[in-house]
Amino acid sequence: MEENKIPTYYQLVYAVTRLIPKGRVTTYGAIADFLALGSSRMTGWALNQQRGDVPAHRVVNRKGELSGRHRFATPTLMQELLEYEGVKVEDAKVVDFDQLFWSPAAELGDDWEFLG
DNA sequence: CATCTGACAGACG
DNA sequence: TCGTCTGCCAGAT
Repeated sequence: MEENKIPTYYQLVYAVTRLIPKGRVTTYGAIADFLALGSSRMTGWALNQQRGDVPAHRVVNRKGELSGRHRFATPTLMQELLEYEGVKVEDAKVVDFDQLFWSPAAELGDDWEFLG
């Protein structure tokens, strides 16, 4: 068995976030539920400590709103990054959010190979 | 050690 | 549909 170097939940959040396909988005709650963090707020906290190598711009709240845009270098960076990937954003909200939503639980299922 | 806040989400009226 | 309250956990003061 691999070392039980169980990454902290922060790292788990980063790992899942990196798996979000370009041009797709997911929610804090979806990640929290998938990782069984017990609280969707933990996802936000984890991303708040994010180092910059994580596509946190692909994580929005359940309404599809870019609630974390102010945590980026500039308030518009999050939207710009999304639009650059083909995700339309209007009034701080993802257009066709329901259609672009990427569920880690549904896409990854029981496959935790992404942990390495 | 007590209290508040936060990149959320669900329940209620 | 909207505003408000509560639960959740960790970090800051």
